[in-house]
Amino acid sequence: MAGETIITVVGNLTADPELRFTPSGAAVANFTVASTPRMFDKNANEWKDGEALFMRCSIWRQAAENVAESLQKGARVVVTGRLKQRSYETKEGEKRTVVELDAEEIGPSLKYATAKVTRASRGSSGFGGNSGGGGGGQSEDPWGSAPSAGGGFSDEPPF
Amino acid sequence: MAGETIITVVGNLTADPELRFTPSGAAVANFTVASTPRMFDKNANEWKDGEALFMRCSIWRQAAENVAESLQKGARVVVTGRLKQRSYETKEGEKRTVVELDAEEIGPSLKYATAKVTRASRGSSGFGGNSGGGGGGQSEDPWGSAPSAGGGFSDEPPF
Amino acid sequence: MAGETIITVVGNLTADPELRFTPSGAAVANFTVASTPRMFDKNANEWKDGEALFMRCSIWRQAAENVAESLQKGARVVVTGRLKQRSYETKEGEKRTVVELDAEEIGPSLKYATAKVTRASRGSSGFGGNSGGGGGGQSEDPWGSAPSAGGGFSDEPPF
Amino acid sequence: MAGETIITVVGNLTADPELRFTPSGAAVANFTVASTPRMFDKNANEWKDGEALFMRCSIWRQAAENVAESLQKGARVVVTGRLKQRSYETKEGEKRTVVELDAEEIGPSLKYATAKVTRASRGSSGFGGNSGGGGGGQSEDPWGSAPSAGGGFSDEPPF
DNA sequence: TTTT
DNA sequence: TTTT
Repeated sequence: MAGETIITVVGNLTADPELRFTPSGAAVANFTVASTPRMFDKNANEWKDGEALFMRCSIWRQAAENVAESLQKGARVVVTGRLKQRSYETKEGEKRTVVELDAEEIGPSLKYATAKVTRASRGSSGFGGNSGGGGGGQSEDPWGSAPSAGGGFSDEPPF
Repeated sequence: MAGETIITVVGNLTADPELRFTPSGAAVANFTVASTPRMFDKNANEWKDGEALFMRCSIWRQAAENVAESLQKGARVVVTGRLKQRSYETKEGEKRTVVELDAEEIGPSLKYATAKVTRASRGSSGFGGNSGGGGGGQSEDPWGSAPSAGGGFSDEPPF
Repeated sequence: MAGETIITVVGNLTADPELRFTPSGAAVANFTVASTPRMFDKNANEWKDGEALFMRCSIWRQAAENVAESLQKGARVVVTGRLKQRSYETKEGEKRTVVELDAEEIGPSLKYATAKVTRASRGSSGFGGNSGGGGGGQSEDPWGSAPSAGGGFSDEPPF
Repeated sequence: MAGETIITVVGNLTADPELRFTPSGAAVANFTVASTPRMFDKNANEWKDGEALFMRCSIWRQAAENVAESLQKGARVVVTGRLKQRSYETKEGEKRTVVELDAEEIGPSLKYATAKVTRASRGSSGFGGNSGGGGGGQSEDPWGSAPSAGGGFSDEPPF
């Protein structure tokens, strides 16, 4: 393919994803991402929310199943794929058109997630969720899950 | 800001992220994403890997800590942010320039993740890792983690 | 602003741009870009058109005037800006929502333009149109407008 | 192809494009785009230039010839294509790597161009150039080239 | 190394 | 119709 309109949307799920299957058994998940831009209000001297973009998305196969399993209403995600237009007819026989994102890849955003993962859980249960609403108590980390970091920051070359 | 060059990269971490702190205590994580395009070879009639793009990335604050905690070498990610150029001098005094992605958001890709999440773990331990290479044994799901799906697929309007 | 959904669309104008002015005198041009992806049909062993995306666009100020002056139905363009959603009510009182591209920059594509520019015209009349369908007779170039090129191609470093 | 890193850069040519030909006769144009972000300085309460990104670009075939013909140093452009990395060896035998934009489409930006096009020139000489520095006197427009606009602005539905 |  |  060439010449598609590629787009990346960052935002929160407006509801739990819906998982369906085609007659031939292929999984497809549908969900809507609310993307809210922030703008700096010079007068109020503060950040304010702009108007949200609600982008309907669909994703296929294994990714669809993973999305349905691991994402819930409120989850913040990064989604990328092709912008498409779909035509359909209303019950009244009117023709309508919707813009959708045919997602190629999606991931739960790590921007605000605060879940601390214990060293013990690393490699077994993995990253502790990203549900915007929920959260969910993480167990204590007896070894201290602080980043191993080490050393001060310096502005040295990157490789 | 306006007029930045926004970019989204999808690929796998070439190594574990490195977490550092600025003198003032702000966290920054650095990592490289290898993005390998696939192209259809008409002659061989099969998909082949193109040449990988290795994109150096940095991410700040809470996201940096989350990245360091939850992503490892091999993890497939979706990263979006601003493309930047950074100048530095080699030890020999030569001036060089590197292109980097100043990441705004990142998420572990759900495309190939096969980790099944038990119903029990939903809401507590969350999504079970995404390390491209690794994996890591997931616990059995006694209730069957099959998508609740239900209903046949149809091509109906999206809302 | 931060967190907007940035998008680039490449395609052809479905009609001449419409230029309007706000009460305060600001110019705004509206137009629709038809973006047609191409996909390789493995069976037919040839490229075929995919389904077009029709993206409604608006652009402001000087750019709006330039667009109205220099672009016509059929012109191929590269447009980039923010994806937005706009709500409105139909005459029947129904609420509808449309996705639009609030364009920041636009340029007539140089991909297929065949207009030859005479050396004489360089710097005065400039580039000779870009109407996808039309074309339009260009004047002869008495000196030969062939690229000065020179030298064979080599794969040397880029700077 | 799938999984490429698509990117759009907006900025000004740092020099005239260089046109070359492969041994087999294919045209390729090389040029660098300087993309300068603008950021609002809250303290100074004014817009300031950020640090420029200098993106090396190449474009092929007809587009290459058109670029060489119609764009000059300083021209503002919108370029979109695939981000690539190219390896080469310095004369000293060192291996280096550069990031480049393999451009698919490019157009001279209509954002700031002020050239007025007479009705007479429409369809013959076309749009009056976009050379950042130049400008170039346009002839008078005897019929008045004012946008036909008409009617006040209203916020009505887009189709 | 460019531009408003 | 979501989130910090």
